[in-house]
Amino acid sequence: MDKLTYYLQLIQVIMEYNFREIDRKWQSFWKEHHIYNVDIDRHRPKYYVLDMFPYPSGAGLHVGHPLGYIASDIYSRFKRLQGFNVLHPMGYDAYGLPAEQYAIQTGQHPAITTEKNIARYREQMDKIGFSYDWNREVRTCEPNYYKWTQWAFIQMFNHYYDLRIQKAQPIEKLIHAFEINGTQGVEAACSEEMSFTAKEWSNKSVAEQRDILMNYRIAYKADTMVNWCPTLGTVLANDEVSEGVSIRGGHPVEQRNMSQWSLRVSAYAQRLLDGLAKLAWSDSLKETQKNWIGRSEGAEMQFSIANMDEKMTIFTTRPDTIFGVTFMVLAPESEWVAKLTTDEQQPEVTAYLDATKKKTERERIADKRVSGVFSGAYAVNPANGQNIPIWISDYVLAGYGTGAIMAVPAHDARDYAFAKNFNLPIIPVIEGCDVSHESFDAKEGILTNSGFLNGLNVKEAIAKAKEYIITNQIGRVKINFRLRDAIFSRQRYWGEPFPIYYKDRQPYTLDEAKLPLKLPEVSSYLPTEHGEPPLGRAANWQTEDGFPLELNTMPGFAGSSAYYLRYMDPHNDTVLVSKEADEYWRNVDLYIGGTEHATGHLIYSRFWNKFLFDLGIVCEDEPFQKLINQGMIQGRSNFVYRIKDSNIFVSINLKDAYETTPIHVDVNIVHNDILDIEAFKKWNPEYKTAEFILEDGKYICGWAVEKMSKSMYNVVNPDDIVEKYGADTLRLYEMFLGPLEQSKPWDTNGIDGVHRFLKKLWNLFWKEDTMAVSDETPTLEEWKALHKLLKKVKYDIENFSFNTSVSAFMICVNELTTLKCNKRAILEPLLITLNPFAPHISEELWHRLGHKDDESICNATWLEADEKYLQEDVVTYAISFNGKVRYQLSLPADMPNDKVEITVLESDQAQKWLEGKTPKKVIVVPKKIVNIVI
RNA sequence: GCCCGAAUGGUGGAAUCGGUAGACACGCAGGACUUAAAAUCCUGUGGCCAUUGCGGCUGUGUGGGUUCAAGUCCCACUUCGGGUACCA
Repeated sequence: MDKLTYYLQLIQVIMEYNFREIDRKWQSFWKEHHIYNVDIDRHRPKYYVLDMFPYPSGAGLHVGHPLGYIASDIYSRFKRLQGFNVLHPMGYDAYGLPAEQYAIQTGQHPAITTEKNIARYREQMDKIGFSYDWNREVRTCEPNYYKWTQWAFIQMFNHYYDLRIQKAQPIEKLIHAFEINGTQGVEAACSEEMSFTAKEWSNKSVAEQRDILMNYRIAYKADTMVNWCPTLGTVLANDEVSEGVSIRGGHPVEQRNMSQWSLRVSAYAQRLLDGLAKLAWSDSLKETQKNWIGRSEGAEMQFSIANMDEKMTIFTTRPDTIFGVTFMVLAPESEWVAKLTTDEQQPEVTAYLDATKKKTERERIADKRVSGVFSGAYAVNPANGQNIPIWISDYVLAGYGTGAIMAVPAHDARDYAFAKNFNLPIIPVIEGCDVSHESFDAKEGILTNSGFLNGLNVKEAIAKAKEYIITNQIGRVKINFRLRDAIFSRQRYWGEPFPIYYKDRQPYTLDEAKLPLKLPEVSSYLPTEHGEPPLGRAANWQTEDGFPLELNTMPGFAGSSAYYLRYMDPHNDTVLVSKEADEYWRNVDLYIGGTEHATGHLIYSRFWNKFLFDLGIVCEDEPFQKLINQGMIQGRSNFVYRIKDSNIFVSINLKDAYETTPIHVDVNIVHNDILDIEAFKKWNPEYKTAEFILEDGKYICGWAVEKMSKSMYNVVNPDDIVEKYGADTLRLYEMFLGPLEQSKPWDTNGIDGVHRFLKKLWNLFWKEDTMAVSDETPTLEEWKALHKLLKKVKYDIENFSFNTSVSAFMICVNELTTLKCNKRAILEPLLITLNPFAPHISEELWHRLGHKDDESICNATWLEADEKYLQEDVVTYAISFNGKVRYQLSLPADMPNDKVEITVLESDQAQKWLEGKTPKKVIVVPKKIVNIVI
């Protein structure tokens, strides 16, 4: 290489956009200068932007994870430039099943794996240039964090929910009420309705009283039907189960009656529902939560049992159909089954119960066949005094309503199928409906065969029936919720220990001063020989006084329910969050995360927050004001086509001539669907000797959209993208891919366009080999290009339309390139506007413009668009005839409509299209279009 | 079954209040530069017809409707995606 060439190449390096150097330089600058650390500042308005913190899995981040983080980072930086004091923290949801399962397999302590994974996540995130305040990091598995999870649990144990004032109250208030009036006048959320006098209460033993209180505590332990997963060896909450299998791992789940800790989330059902109204969440997410909460208005009705004193209570939303009731159905688990079954029916009932018990939840769902058994007993219809048989069937759920229903086969599809199967009578009570082939389920029509309800429409009949129920004291109006209490125990190791010990078999909470109760070491992460959870292996797992501690641990959602509060005041050792921090930061203004948490975390967090709100710990009733669900990033797989029984691969457009098998190929050795043949040969020894049939000298791969997974070889690592193109290209490209909320496949094709844009931007600042930025006054065209951008980008950021703002930047830079603009007055505002999207290159160029060494563009001021540059003197009208655009016409922007009409009609072109006819009508839309109707 | 969302070139997508469909990119084709490649730059690029010029027709999943004007609003349907489910 001669000297000249060497010199030229050196210059090339200096003036070229060297993203690796720039990324490295500014990432360490931001860190050293604590640019992203925030504190309470009463002189500036706050803004809280939160990402759903990740579970640090062993696989590391793939290119889909940062999508939401980049969006929230852009928004944070934008708000910051606008003068807000922005809280933008990050942490780790560190307790979880995978680390524990890995521990079981390898003996490696989950803490070690977790620590390692966190380090990897952090390294990956750092490379993308996020503006997180890492001083505020939280990890749910750290004692100084889970201390407050345990603390909150103690508060829930020591409170009950008063339904009259719709608020959590100290349990002492309830005890006081019991002492004075018994249950008289008490309206509290509970597992089971109770009734006793003050005298009866005071005659009870301490243990009995504590048992009763357990019925009211917000965190309570009780025998309940739970989702038991034998494979995972633990119980699961409803949101952790879907279609009868566990969400994690897809293992079968069965129903079991077990004594478990639960949180009385159901007490807050109405408030959780009402609270949705004032939240800026998507309609679909609100809808999902509404369905999950599942409010249904109806009535509880008591049915007498023939030859028995007790009355059985059922829940129905259709009390109007009472005259159509022809039988009753009990859930197999109902306590009434044992009470009602006659001796004669006993063998049949027992057989049915056994068969039902054996089936897993999944089998029960899959099995659509109608099954059931007659109990031998009869109930009395309170409306007409008729005796009706009581059946037992698993289509009635023990956990909803009262576990018993009145069956109206004419107007309920399930009752109908049951009645047909067992030949039970079907009595229609709506005029004119045909129930010979199917039930009539619609809530409309006029009542018939229904005594005092005859002639009323369904709506009126429901009201009248409820009235009847109340006046005749055969029941009450009742609102039922689908939302269940959250099962809070897990028979696992890697979770928060409960701050609970047992004395005389009664659970007691630890003294708050003893928190945190640290997770002990265990010899193995498996259950004990006696079937106890892994904590049963911990040595000395007891209080100082020798009382045994709880062996269960808390579920995954425990630690994630209040983490947003802890970020406000992460190092506080005396309270969860100080009054000062809470009253300043209040709640999350913008929350970005996946839609998979709609019925889990987002319900639990809202519940947890409302509870703390009742206690006066937090000042906002709802934790997340605005919420954006970023779409899922799917994988885009590539295929090569191997000719059968050979090691020859044929390019996609030639493959039809052969019999081929598609084989997944690693997307990282494919660029723009063209296979890197050398890399392919090295990729797998099997392909070392592979031969290829090419088209135009290239091997073109097929592709398909699939889930991003290792087995499909379509996982793209953000590190690789950053290494190849730089962090700013990754950030811009992820946004450019499409609308934030839409699911889309990751396709690296196209990333070059974004990278080219950054190079073009870079080149605006250079002439030959030197920085060349002038201080001249910009031309009107240059001003216009800039202010168009300022307006567009602000609008787009506020509407989370980041893909269109990236294209606005491209348009602006293209225009400035055409104009050969190198004016500081244009380029500097451009950099500030671009900063939220591409913080590295904007910081670099901003400094090259001469800003002080210790300053950062992150602290610059956002520029507002000035309309005076956007005014147009001349606008182009589209001239259309009968709705078809024929040509354009430039006219002064301020020309009044009538003048426009005259000018257009007088023009030669218009005469041509009019063909001598007189227009019937002319519509002028100012500054846009003229439509001439002939 | 019920609820929600979506469907636009070869590809990702744009069209903010019913007003010029296809912005911005990718890809592709042609060209410039180069020994060559890469990089870069220029031109073209929904389809069909015509290209000797102007151009013309058609086009946003399907069918209908409202309107001077519909990707956008209404009705019916198809397909795909997501949520949820014996919830009485």
